[in-house]
Amino acid sequence: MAAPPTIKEIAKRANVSIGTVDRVIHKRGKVSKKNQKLIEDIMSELNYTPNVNGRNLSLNKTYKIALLIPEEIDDGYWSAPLEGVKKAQNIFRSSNLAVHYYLYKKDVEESFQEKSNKILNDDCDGVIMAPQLYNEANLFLRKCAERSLPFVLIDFNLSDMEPLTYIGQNAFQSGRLAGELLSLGKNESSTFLVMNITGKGDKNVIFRRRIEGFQSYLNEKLKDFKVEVFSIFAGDIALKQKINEKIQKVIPDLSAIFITNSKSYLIADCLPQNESIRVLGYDLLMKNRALLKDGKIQMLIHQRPIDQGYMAVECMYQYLVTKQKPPEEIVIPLDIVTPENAMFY
Amino acid sequence: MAAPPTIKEIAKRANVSIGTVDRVIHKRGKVSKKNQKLIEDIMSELNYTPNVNGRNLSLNKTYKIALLIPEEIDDGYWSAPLEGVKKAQNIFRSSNLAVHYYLYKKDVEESFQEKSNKILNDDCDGVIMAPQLYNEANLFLRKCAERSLPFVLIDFNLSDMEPLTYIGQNAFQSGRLAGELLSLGKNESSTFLVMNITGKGDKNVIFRRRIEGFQSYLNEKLKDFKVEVFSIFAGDIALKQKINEKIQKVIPDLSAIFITNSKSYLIADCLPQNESIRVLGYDLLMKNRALLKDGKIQMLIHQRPIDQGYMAVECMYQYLVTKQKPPEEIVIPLDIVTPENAMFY
DNA sequence: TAATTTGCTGTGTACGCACACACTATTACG
DNA sequence: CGTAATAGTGTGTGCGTACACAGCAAATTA
Repeated sequence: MAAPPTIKEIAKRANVSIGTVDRVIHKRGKVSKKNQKLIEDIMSELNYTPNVNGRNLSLNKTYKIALLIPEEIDDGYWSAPLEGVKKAQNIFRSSNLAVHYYLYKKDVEESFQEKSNKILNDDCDGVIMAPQLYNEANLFLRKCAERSLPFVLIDFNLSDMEPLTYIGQNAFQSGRLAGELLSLGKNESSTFLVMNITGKGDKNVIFRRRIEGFQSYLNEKLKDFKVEVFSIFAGDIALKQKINEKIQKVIPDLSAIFITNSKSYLIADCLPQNESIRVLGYDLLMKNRALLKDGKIQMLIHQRPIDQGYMAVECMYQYLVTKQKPPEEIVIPLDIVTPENAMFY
Repeated sequence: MAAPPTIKEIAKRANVSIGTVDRVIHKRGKVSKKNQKLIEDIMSELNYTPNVNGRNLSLNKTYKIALLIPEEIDDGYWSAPLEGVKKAQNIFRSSNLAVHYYLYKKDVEESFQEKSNKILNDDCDGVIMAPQLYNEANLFLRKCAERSLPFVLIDFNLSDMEPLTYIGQNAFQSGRLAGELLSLGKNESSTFLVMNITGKGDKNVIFRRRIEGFQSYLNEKLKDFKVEVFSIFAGDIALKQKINEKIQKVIPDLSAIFITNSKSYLIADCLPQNESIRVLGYDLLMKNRALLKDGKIQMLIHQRPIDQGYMAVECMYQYLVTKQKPPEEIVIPLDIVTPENAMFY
């Protein structure tokens, strides 16, 4: 096990000083062509990689990473990536990484703008964000790109902004999975009810893709069935009433309910307590967990929000500290959660 | 954002030299009680953590981690943790971590002994292993404990050996989950067939626990059912024939088949092609993936072997490099894999 | 020709820590 | 009383890198 080559070693072989080698490594010029070439050759021959400890010690720089996500209010979704980030911080803390939180009020443009401006002023080295408010997010990311401030996106991708990495799921396939799980063991002709309860700042793109996937699966595998899509605004005053009406109307041959996002808990009371009607939703919020436990919902698709937060920091570490390029996209698996495996997620 | 406290800073506050502080940190004694206390107080007040870069630079030590698992031969299970280890290596490479592979011939005691002895001679700093050969593993781990060589166990726990960390699943709950998934949508009276195909070096303990969990779930939730457990040695010459006979015997009211380990692929040909008979097995080997795709199996429980490898290295990093204590146990979630989400695992 | 610029190179220091070593009091003992 | 052991303390060096700075010769300018 040969000791890894050092700057000193290279300098000795090239018969120059470490300063000259350093100039080559950092491409600061002011080196004669002859030496330039010589040193480069030796470096590639020895397969030189800078010692990270030495580098960081000498730079003595703590990279500042901004986390820009909605603040936790009622539903618990955004506390999960935060938890993952904290976990990662704990592991990478000793490695010159500091994460600063910029939590804005969900769906409030002004709050987003305020926090995102703060990031630009605070001279950060990287941004981790979930693009909730589409327009504002775009505007902000454009500014980041201008200053060549690297950013990692979680939850939803804006691929034309060319993020360092996107971490999230495949919405279409997630819908297909829902179709598979809800039709499992059901052969008789029946109706599938899709509940699309949308909040203000929600990215309907995702939900739409999920529904498309859902229908794609059923079309492919089932013969005699009906799909009814029911979209409604989460803030609707008569929410529960309208949903109840809808369910009553289709219940005679209702086979399963597909709730396209994490909002299952909003309609818990409306769900039929008929054993043969299967219900599937998204995300392991505390309230949704309770529904699983009570048997009101049979399955949830889990997006690993904690891991998303963790991996985002990991990517930043890779990029900033070890100077490696993280993968362009990390696809989160579609975890199926039932009462019997919920405790592990 | 105050700069993190350094040894120098502490020394200044305590009015001593950095040497004295150093002695306190490393508990090397030779410090007066008064100063000892004073320095400890200041350290906890400032919440001092040594700078990892400085430490490692000065130690200039590359930690050598031994990976002791079966070599990849026919089935692909053990290539997965290896892959995870490599992934982790890539990320932590720059951090004084080197993993050395000690791959032994599966189920061959002599090979295990040879490799494990090599580890002891090679002066490693940590061991990652999967305890396959029970007696040999015990013997080896005892020697590790003697030399206070830390080890992380994956896949199967020997908790009385007090590993640094155990990474794996809960076998009992995994059986319960199998019960839930196989009985989903089945109310009529029916028979559940449990296929327990054991290899030579296999740890039947795990399979037994899985079966117990399976039965526990059915007893709790179903009324009218029968469970038949069929155990057989994987090397049995008449394997397929015997299994075929068994299946034919129960097929009239056979509802589902539970294969207790990764060996589904061995009996692929025997599986009934009846849509209403659901089959569930373990582990995403290539061959099992094919069964999923062909519809011969509906579900697999995934043990995240890649992650197990990755996390094992991560634990070692935490323990050796950053000197933090990793969690005693990391419970791997019970992932449910179906044809529609298999591509993400 | 002297003065200045330019191109290239080497030196020195800092970063935070670990550890070997040297040093000073204090105490013990013959 | 002198020598030796001992407890407690400070100093110095090295780890590998980054970067400011100084130096020095050749080329250019005044």
